[in-house]
Amino acid sequence: MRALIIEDDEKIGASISTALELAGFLTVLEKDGEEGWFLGSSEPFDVIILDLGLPTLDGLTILKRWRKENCITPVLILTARGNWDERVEGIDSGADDYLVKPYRSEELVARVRSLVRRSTGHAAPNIEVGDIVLDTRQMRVSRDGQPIPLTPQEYRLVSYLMHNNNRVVDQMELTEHLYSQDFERDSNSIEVLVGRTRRKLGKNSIKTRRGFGYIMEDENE
Amino acid sequence: MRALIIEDDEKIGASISTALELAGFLTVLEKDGEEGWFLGSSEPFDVIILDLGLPTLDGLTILKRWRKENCITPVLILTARGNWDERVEGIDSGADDYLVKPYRSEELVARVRSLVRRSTGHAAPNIEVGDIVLDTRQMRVSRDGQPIPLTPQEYRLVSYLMHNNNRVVDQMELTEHLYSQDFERDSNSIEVLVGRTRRKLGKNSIKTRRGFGYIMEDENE
DNA sequence: GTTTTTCTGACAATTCACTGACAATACGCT
DNA sequence: AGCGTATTGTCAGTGAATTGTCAGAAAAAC
Repeated sequence: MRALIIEDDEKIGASISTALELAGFLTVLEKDGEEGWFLGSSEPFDVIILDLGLPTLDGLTILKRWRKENCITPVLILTARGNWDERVEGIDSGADDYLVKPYRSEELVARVRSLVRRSTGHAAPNIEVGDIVLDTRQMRVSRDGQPIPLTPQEYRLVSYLMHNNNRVVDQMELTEHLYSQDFERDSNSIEVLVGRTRRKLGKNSIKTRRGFGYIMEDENE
Repeated sequence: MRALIIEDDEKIGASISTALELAGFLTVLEKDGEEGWFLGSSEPFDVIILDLGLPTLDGLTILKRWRKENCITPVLILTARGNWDERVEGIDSGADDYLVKPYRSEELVARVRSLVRRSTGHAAPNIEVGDIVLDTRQMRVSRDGQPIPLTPQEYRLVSYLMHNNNRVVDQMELTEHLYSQDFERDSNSIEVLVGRTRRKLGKNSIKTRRGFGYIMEDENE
């Protein structure tokens, strides 16, 4: 999962970034509003953390622009304490959730996880596909109750596929959401990653739709 | 479905091309305006993506020429941000939709799909013919709710026939829209493809009009 | 019944995905 | 900081699914 963080305060930005990376996200941190808007408009993110009160371009303006462009990526806005107006206006402008500074970073991570889940149609923090369970809070994957140790990259793969369960995901999309910068196209790293993950989860966990992509789906399909 | 992309920027062009190919399109990428105009006039495309601001020949000029020639292929124009004039003029010149840079490639693909659907008279993203349903977003075909796995080429065939439902499509037309470069005429690959697809969809899904071509049609006709 | 058109099964070529071995890199530990 | 281990990317070779070709069979038209 890729998260875009737009925050001008150096320290706060870095702390959000590390907190989310520990939670398994890939992050892009941007201080400038204009540049941030551009990133959100041109690259696919799974969630965006947006500070209101940016220098060059105001957060609410960015948000409104995105929404006008049919961008439906979930957005969490950060507001200063007491600014009720901002908060209300943020929701009106299309924010999906808001968080008041100061906050504990666990709180932020929890909110972000929840946003990502809800945006992919999952209410509960545990996502089940077939006999595989993804525990988004503990970042663990288990099969029939047996925990399966995965490497960080493998976890990201499974997490992305399970959030988007019953949907074929092509290699391009996986590359975009599993690697920070865009990536040499001529390598087969995704195939290798899928192969390794499959060996741990079981042959039929991740299915190949030749010519289309990969899918994790419930049995009855 | 065949898409013509006229875009001088090497990288942008390539990214549009791969995005559309992953979405099941065959693409032709052309950097030169003059050459692009010629291609659009001489070969049958299902949709054209046209960048305004080309070096040799301006996009709007190309578009106007096509329309004067009674070419009705749907055209999506790409404009730089803020150029309202261009956009308005584009619509006036016969563009069917426009997209402002920067954009996410999912958005582009969605617009292109929508254009192709509308140009063949389909409002919804799911097209139903008889008991067969084509899900254009997920690129899946199902019958009575049961998904039917198809190979990429088979999918292209069904997609084309279902977009053009209740209309007889001859082999020449199918060849032109299902293969990138012009193809040896003496092979019977279309017949074989139809046969294989029929085996998966059911005997009566694709009907043969001997001497004319193939058709997928609703039962009551 | 003959001719034309389309269908079908078998084979071949190609493309695409998987695998195992190796190399590079990142990471944790003392 | 330096070493050892785990993780990840690369590459070449293997295997399998897809697609095209061809020849003969079936079906339709006359």
